[in-house]
Amino acid sequence: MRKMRRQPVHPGGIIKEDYLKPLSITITELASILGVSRKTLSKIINERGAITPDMALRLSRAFDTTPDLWLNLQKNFDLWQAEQTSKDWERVKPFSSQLLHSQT
Amino acid sequence: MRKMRRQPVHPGGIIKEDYLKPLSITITELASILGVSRKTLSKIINERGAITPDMALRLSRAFDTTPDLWLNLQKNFDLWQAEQTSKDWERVKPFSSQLLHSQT
DNA sequence: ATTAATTGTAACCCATGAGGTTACAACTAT
DNA sequence: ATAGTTGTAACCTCATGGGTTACAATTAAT
Repeated sequence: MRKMRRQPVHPGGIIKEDYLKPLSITITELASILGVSRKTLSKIINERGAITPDMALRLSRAFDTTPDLWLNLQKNFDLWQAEQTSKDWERVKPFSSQLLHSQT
Repeated sequence: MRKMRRQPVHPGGIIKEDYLKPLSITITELASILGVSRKTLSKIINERGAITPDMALRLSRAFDTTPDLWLNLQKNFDLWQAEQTSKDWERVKPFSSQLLHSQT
């Protein structure tokens, strides 16, 4: 399984760098286009909110992309966070090895 | 972009059909293996709870899969739900077409 | 220079959902 | 019949998404 070395990009950063800046559009304008509040979009742009499925659908329509693109970015970001936040999951042992143990 | 015809499977159903039943293990046992409460796992198995990143990590360890597998299943399920729940997102127009309109 | 309008962010509120603990009915084991 | 186990949900806590409203800062208009 691949090992993530660096924190994946937050999709909000992608929206900012690849869309807002090059196209010179404001958060307010994009929020209007997307049909969401300025606050909602601001949070995402500032990487303080997540891309929800509904938002992914909206972004895919506005930018002629796919919702999966956005959700995958978010997924990778969330997964990385989860990996760092707690190591409790690392204590889970493979089920198959537990079978062996229960028979010894 | 692909069109989803049928509701994607809920990962909880996969866990039930592909792991619990064939291996004859109880929710209680698997919950113990995963290091989560019976209630938490029960909700997922009964498709009333989502696979979170942390849970995906745990499942990947227990079943020697990848966390992405589980998160992708959940993503597809969530996306389908979002598509059906509200059609508001469909009102979003492509940004490029709005440029044309703003210039006419 | 002053006023008006716009922008971006956050407080406030509400709704929802994840998670655990506890409880309990139903089921299984003794 | 009793004891133990199982699966589900009530209760509670916490976090987050979303909008409305507010406001400081910035920009635009006068």
